[in-house]
Amino acid sequence: MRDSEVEIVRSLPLFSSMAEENLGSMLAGSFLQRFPATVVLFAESDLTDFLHVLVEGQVELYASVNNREGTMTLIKPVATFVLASALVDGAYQMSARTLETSQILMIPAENVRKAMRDDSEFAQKAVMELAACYHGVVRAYKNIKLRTAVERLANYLLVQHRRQSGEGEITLPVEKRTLASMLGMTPENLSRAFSTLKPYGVTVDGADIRLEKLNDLETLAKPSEFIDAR
Amino acid sequence: MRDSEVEIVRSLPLFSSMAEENLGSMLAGSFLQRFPATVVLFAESDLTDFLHVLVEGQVELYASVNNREGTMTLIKPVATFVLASALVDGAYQMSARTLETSQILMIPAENVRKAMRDDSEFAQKAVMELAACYHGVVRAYKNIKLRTAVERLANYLLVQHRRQSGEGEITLPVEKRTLASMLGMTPENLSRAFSTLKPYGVTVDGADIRLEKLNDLETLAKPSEFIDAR
DNA sequence: CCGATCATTTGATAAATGTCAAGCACCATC
DNA sequence: GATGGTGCTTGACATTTATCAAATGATCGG
Repeated sequence: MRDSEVEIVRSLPLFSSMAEENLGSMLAGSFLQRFPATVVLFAESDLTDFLHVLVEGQVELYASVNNREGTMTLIKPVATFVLASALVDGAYQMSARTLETSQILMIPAENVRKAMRDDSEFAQKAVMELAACYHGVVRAYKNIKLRTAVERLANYLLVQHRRQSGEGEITLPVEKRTLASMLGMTPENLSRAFSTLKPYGVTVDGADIRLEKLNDLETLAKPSEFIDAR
Repeated sequence: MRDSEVEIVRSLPLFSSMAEENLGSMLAGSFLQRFPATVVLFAESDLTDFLHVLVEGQVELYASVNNREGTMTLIKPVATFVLASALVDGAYQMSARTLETSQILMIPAENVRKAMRDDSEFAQKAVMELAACYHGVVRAYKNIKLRTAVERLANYLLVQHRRQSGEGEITLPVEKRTLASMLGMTPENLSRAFSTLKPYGVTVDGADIRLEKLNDLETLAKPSEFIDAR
């Protein structure tokens, strides 16, 4: 592993306060790998070999039951994923695939578990990271359980608007079918949800969305601090 | 706090390997409190004052949006709840209320965070517990996102059957309206879901359910190791 | 530029789920 | 045993969401 790669790892809160020597031994046996788009990285039933760090590209965590499939979450660089699975030494519980060409740093799960035992600073950070992940899924669970499809879309648009701060303009960061799956609906239904939002000032041009009546949209969406990400 | 109460705490995996002195100082300022049924313990927006240990009774964690309300999970003794919130020092993120008369041990969240810093054994256990909670919500999320109401009920019945091992007979551990909320549907819809399952050998007599065609029910339910609790 | 492929949209329809209202059953209390 | 409350069920209906099919639009390699 190159120094620049170690720097990337070090920049993540999870690893920031780890003792130099522990970081080094954890990264021994780690490697950076390049994947093309649409590649399945692992299935939910696979045993967790690696903690993953997405360095570049985009990854989708998803789950399947029968023939149905649903997006659990999308990972953007730079971020770790499947930390919980790596720590407990069991199955991944979710499947993963690349959405774009991606670079992923693979850290042997065994090393991560050893680091947790040896480095108490790291254990602390792991606790905080896991707690944040937990609340993240709780939010997603509330979202799908307590809101209609149109409300989920409206709130998604508002969150994106806040993040992109584009003054009434946002660009969807993923294909619409992926967005549909993330929001728990079919692509057809997403398309109709956009139509439903037209009276609330939402106009669609491909991946470019204009929000011209933010107040009206908020009235419909009724965003909640305890569901919608900051 | 009495010795018997300390014993209860000690019996939980989370606290089992904690140093005696750290356990003692964590429990300083803790107290056992008795609540009647239907009492709200905290709201999702409240700051997390306490890690809770349900010693007796039953507690519902729920969330509300607008006027809608949904059960997140049910807690049975002996178990801790809101560990993640206690560790991060923020809002509870979920509301809680007693379903029955309950005894709850309240441990100041500050003490828990201190214990995590001071006792590395405890930090390890907290990591494992949080990872388990995380996967628990992930399961719930998959369940609601990828299954229909009838499938969720069918799988719930099969899980209960496994747990109660009643040879084709189970007793619902909660009121049907609570079950409905937990399974993400209205009471009316739950009632109809039971009717739908009649051809699959499910007969209902109040809280007593008979499952007479387990194979047929499994064929419908298509249980999954990665959704349904053991 | 052409053709092929894929994503998206639209329409028609079906299935799933929620809402409202009424009735029933059970239980507690008087 | 009457009374009232509560939870559950059922029916009628509305809404939401999914499915299937087809049309449209975008993209990419040749």
